[in-house]
Amino acid sequence: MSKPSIPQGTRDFSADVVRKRNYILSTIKNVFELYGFQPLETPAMENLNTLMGKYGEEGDRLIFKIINNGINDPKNIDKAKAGFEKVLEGKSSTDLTERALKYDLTIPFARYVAMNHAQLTFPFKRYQIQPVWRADRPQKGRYREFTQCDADVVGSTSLLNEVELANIYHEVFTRLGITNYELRINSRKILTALSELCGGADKLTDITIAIDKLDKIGIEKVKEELQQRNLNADQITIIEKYLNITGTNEEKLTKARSLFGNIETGAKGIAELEYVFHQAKNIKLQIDFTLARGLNYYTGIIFEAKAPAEVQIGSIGGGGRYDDLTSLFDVPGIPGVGISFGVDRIYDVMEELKLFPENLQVSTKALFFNMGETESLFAFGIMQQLRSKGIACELYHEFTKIGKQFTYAEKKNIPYAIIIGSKEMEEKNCMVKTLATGEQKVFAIDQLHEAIMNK
RNA sequence: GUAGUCGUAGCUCAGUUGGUUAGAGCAUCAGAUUGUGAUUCUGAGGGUCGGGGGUUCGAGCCCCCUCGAUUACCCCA
Repeated sequence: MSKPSIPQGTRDFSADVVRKRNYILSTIKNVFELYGFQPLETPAMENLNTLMGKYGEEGDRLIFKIINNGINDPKNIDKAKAGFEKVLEGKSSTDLTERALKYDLTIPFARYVAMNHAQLTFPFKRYQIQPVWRADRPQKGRYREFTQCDADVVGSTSLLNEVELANIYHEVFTRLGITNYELRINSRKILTALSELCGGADKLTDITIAIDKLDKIGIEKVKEELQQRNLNADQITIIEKYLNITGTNEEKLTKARSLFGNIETGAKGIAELEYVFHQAKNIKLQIDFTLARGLNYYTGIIFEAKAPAEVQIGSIGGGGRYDDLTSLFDVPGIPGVGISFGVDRIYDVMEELKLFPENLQVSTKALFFNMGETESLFAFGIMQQLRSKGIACELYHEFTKIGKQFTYAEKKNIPYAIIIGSKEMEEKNCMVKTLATGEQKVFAIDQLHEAIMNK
């Protein structure tokens, strides 16, 4: 047996980390519920053809595929070999892999809606908090297994949904104490209008991929990339003009109107931004024309939440409107909009800014010392009484040196030691010691519960 | 998938131009100490130097391959 290990990019979470993660997750969940979203869980694995082709070429490569069982069965062996040949050519084959781990929560959700649309009440608001898997190369803040928290509304085109989702971001970050977050919005329609100005809608993907990198690589490199993506000098000039739009949100909208106002999609996009921006005045939305987001199914407003600039962690959430996600599964006409929180990155932000509350690390309240065979059996009975009254406690597992039992209590952050030796048994009392101060006091056993409660 | 850096005890790390039996601190365990945590003292255990191959009289150190961690790119949360 070699050294035990876990797969690349996965993690074990110890108690203190789990508690901190749960704090984030339950905060998000509570806010989702407050806004009327219902929980949904979908399987860890989906049929491969549910996922393939939904995330672009790069996405397909990053899907974890699960090899079929029984491929060594003689009656399957020819199929398996043919499947393997296809895989070697870089294609996927259901003869070899029929299932895959889910890559995000949005596509499985779309699949669920497509399967159940006849039963669902629209607008359907669901939230989903589950792990997803990507065969990406791990690095800082990026893992192969990580948790996504999504909330989506489908079956409604109302921009009030966007306003509500923006408020959810605000509420969650405020509750977590991340007050300096940035929430940026843009409209995919504006980017579509830009691509129309630059010769055609087929340029949209090239443009979005390039300008998405602006804050990372700078305007010159973006221009180089646009050039490599076969845009000519005039088109690049238009894009540069677009990217150079600055000022307050109102000023940006005015300037954008002069660029795209006479293009239908452009005007629509500007109107969308204007609406959301005005209805969500209470939170500090920032219109950011350089925001593009990679995923191609977005069609309207897009969001990106960024961590406070001082921590250099970048995006901690994103989302947007998609007009017709379920048509991928042959159920057209169900529009939707959704957002997502990046729990792992939020964790890093909170760790760095020391935002976790102190009292998260609750543990056993009291440790009964083991003072011998009969004493420990007696203590066990007392302990069960305390437990039945809701006090978390434990009994040291064996009779050993007192010092060792103290050390155990100290390491587990147990605040109180309860000592019942032969003397205490006889006198029907017990010694309660507060470890932090070293104070100790004798209580009658039937007063023990109150004594602990009052501490 | 591409490239850089790093892998020595449970943890953090020393280890000289390649040279005897690979070290330290912390942690662990035992004793001094069978009803009070600290400190101190004494002792012990713990390593195929990530793995494999090569060069050499001799490799923790040099070379190749491989695995893992990490960082950047691509892409993304």
